Amino acid sequence: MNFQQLRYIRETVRQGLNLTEAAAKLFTSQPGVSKQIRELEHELGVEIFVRRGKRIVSLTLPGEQVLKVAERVLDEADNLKRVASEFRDIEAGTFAIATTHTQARYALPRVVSEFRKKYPKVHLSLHQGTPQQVAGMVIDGVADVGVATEALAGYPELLALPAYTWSHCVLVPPKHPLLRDSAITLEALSRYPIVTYDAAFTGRTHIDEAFVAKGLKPDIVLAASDSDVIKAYVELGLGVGIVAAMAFDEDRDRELRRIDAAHLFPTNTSRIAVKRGIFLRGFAYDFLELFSPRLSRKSVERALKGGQEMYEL
Amino acid sequence: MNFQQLRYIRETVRQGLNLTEAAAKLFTSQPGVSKQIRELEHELGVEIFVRRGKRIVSLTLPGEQVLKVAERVLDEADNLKRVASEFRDIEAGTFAIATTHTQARYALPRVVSEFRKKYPKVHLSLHQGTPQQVAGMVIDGVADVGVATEALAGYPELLALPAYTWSHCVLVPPKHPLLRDSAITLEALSRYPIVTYDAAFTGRTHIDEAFVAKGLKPDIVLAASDSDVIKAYVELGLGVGIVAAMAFDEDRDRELRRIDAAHLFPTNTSRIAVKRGIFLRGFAYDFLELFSPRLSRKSVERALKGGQEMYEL
DNA sequence: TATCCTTACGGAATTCGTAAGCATG
DNA sequence: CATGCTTACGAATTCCGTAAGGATA
Repeated sequence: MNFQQLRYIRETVRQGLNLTEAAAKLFTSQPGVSKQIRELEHELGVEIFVRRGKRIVSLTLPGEQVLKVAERVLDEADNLKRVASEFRDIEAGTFAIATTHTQARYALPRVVSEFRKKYPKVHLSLHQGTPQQVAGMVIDGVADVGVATEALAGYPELLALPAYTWSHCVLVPPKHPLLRDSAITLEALSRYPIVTYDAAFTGRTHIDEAFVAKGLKPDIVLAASDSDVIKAYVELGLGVGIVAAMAFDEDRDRELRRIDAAHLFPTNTSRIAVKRGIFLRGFAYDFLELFSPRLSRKSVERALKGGQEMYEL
Repeated sequence: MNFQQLRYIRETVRQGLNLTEAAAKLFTSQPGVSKQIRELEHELGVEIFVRRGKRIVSLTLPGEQVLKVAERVLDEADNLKRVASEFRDIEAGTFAIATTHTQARYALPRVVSEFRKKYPKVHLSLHQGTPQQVAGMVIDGVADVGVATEALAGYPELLALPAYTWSHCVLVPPKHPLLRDSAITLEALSRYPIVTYDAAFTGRTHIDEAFVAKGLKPDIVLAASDSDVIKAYVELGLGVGIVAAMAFDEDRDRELRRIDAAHLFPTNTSRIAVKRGIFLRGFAYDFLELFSPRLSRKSVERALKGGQEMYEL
């Protein structure tokens, strides 16, 4: 048994049980992967994959268990490297952040700039994606942390720490009729075409919930995956925008007016996630604390040890 | 990085930082071990061992951390094999029990015989030693479980499950003056020479505690590591015996009389220990339950997941 | 027929053991 | 000077890539 064999079966599963793609992803030959997997199966004395003729169609029962433990072995092996690099140079290393548009654009710039000041030798990288992709990148080890409002709390492999809460606001062009109301209502809002986020982005679930609870059917004319697209179309007069409050900048967005909507939609919690069971570098803990002062090294370590349970703000 | 390198550093530490002995234990050449360790150090970019000239004198700070994680990697790799063998033949395998004399002689025979009836295909082995050796065998993976009254609860690497409780009794030759008293006292006992266990065996700590609490200094004339030696010398009239109650057999020990002493010494708890973080075969869970019905598979799994805390009977 | 896994084989790389060298106590 | 780690080198083993073969959808 060797690490390579374990990597091969993990990647094969990740690539949807396709040896060819697994080999490509690992920059090696496909027959090599095939052979190593068969040798591991022979050594362990159990078949890991169910094969129909020469196709791999699923994991066997033992294969599922073997995969689980193999992933733990590989995670610990990665930890070994991280532990060593922590000592090699406590101030240097690489740090990858997976995140969504809204976080990258409005929440992270401050944190990233402070972090770079504190750790100039750390090679920082950002990877943008949907909340699901963010979760996947952290689980696959492509990213060290993931930041998003949606989805993160739903993966048992991840520890999704609540970082901050925020509300939506409504954006309209200047002189829009809604600006006359002293306090806006959902009923009033639903009379206009609406421009907001795509499902699965930036609190869209909470927006839908609020309308459904009132029995209203809003007319969503544009579902975007980022706030800047929404703002652009509100400026064009396509409809009324619903965005995260932090996406509005009075100085920059002169062609828009902001209407408070905190009372209309449930509060949203943005989370920062790390993979359970991995070793975090010292500067990673500092990043978490820069992002949210509540996430001290101590409290994060406690949460990492504390098994499955989540905690809320 | 490969498994062999991790095994080499683990064994080197186990052998007291002696490469030569580590190589011998692993049936390989000493230069090979040296080279592989240096290559791992080079790959990780940190020194694992502190060398004075050509002697290894201690672990470096990073070395201590690396060792910890390396042990987890190797434990998980062992788990992988165990998981596989669980599927290969659910009824077959090997099972090693580390235990002390008293347990092996008086507590385990029933359990072992029931176990062998249930799992005739499992290759069962017993390894006798001191409580400390028992703990060591479980930690090193030489044994799957360890059974003893002393020491086991003191190792953070082990989960020491309370299995049953027992008391000491006093053994004397027939017609001994102590037989005239209706209820024995520590004061009465301390007037006679005493034959009992060696320190660190079978509840000896509890015996000492009881005498110290009363300000008594018993005259221990023989400190044995097993009950049979104690009984033999009590029969010879060397002194009064204090042994585990289960060690007295009315039919077999015709030359001895038993005096209840449960009120004199604290109750003892015998424990069965497994190493934390390892995968237990199905039959191992059954062994635990045969030993103590309280140790159901469910409760043991809960305890294994539940981190550090112990629980008492 | 295109995709995808397995087998076969030769070359490259790694690992391992023996022999020799050198530092420590 | 005995113990114990390192270096050097050659042999054995393992690993990996190319080419060819066979199965499935």
